Amino acid sequence: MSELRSGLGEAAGAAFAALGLPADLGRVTASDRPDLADFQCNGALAAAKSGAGPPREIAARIAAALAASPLVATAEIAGPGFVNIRVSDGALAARAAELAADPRSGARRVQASRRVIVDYGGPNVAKEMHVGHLRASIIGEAIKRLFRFLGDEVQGDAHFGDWGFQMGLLIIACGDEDPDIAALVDNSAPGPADEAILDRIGLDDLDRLYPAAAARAKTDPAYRDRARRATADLQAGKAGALFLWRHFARVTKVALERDFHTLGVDFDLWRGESDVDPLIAPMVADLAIKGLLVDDAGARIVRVAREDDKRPAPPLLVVSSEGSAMYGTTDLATILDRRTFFDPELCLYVVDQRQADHFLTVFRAAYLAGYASEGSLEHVGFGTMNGTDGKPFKTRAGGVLKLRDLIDMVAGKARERLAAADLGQELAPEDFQATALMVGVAALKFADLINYRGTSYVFDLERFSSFEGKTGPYLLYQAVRVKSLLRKAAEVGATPGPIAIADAAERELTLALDAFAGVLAEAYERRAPNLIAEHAFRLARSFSRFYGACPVLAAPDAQTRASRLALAQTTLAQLELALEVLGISIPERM
RNA sequence: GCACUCGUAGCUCAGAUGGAUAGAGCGCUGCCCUCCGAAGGCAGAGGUCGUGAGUUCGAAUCUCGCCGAGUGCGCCA
Repeated sequence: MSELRSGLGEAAGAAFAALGLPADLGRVTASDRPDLADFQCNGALAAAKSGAGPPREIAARIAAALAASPLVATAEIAGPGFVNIRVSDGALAARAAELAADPRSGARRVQASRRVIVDYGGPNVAKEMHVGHLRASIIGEAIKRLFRFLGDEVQGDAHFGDWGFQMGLLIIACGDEDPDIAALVDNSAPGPADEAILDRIGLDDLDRLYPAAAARAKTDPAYRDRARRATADLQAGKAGALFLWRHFARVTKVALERDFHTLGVDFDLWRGESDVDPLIAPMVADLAIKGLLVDDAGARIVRVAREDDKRPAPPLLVVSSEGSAMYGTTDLATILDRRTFFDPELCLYVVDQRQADHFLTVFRAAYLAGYASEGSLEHVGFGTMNGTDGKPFKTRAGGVLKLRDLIDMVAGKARERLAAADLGQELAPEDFQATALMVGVAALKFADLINYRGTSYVFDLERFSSFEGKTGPYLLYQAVRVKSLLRKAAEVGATPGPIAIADAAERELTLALDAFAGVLAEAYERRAPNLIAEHAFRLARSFSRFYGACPVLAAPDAQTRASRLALAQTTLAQLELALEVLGISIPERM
């Protein structure tokens, strides 16, 4: 037995096939009218459109065939030719029992596992994370977990931005501020004794120096040239520069990893742009041999426009007129790099939607050069996060809001809420802190994940730190409530037993549980974690209604109690799986 | 200028491949804790789905025009 929806769809499909019509007309969906039915099939209308006959007549044949299915209690025709299906309590009970026994709660696996890279997060050396990094890391993490859960072999790569012009800027900015560092850069053989000098530079220094240096480089050509030379020296392997650069990368990575980890985001790989640097020269030579490299206005480019482009795609700039590698160059080299150590069959770039053109050109160049098979590279774009004024989010002071500060703020609110609920004393101090953090992070992540990734949305601090309604804490609350219920049940020796479906709330809950597999499959196809977030909310709400309508421990009889206990346990298991995929952790109490 | 995205309740958002009475949360009104956790539940008000046409038995969804918002368009990443 599989999902009720697909089971019904197969039955309806067979009925269409028996009429000599395409089986895919039998697609069954959740009913738009829960007051009338659990599921519906609209295939008769589509069949009528292609000339198969009067829709109600076809619908009648389908309904008759469905009524014979053991899954179906009633199948009726309504309106112009809808088939309304109500599943039998027995079928629901059997499905619930199946889900209860399945550690994956009904989730299917992909038919053939693929090697997949998810490129997300986009951290850079010397830049602390701000709210703009929320989406990249949270959505990417959810997609990585989803693909892994459904059976692919997945590597999440932070794709560390550690090798560009900004490195040269930092080297000279640090040197200008501290003569010892300037000397260190020119030291041809720096050793352990010089480590102490490095310790003077922390992430806060880099975070402070970088924006100033970047701004100055725009207006001060001499400064810019020094930074360019420093960049070239670094990439040419100058010992002192490399020594300093490794320190930059190290301190940044430590801080970033800590912030990512707080958000439940952990990368398998921290491959950096620097790692692919050695691949660039041979790659450029290879592109030239393949005849793809063209000189244009002093630069060397690969033309990727196609005849059917509505607007001709811009070329990929491989070598600048100054001879340096560009953003697209390292991205192309990264594709080669990944092929050597992982040979991915699919690579998902979870990156801001605004870079769509960039990825289009890189992907086309990669296909032209034979570095990846057509269609194996995919940009999973997401919209920007705006302030309540519709412009990219800024704090009231006009600056960017650091992710760290946002997390602290939300965790602080959670602490207040926990204390107000008198959970302060019940929990040990470290558990109290950990729980507050979980609640706060759940609020943040869910508020982001519930939006479809492709559209921009408004970042409203109030909404992100709200704990009521359709929020992360609501989901945690329902899960914690079940846990509490199960603890109490264990205390009184109540055990789960065979599931029977009688109450409307039990039906609704079971139908929600049933939908999980289909939701995961669709979320996977569309790379859309919001569908899972939406499902988790629906499930939690169905449980909350069930909880209110159907006493468990005080059930009228032992069988009902055992059945409801089993339903509660199954709900918890699925909620845990769904939140696990979303990267949201659940506390024991809150 | 060209291309792409978007416009749905007072606010924030779901509604892909056309179907019945367009959903949810917040906010608002009114109920529900002597009963398993009220971060909860129930009920209600609130919408010409930007706008005008077209295709269709049927359009928030498809096509075109217009209005409005955003984004991108080789030597930053």
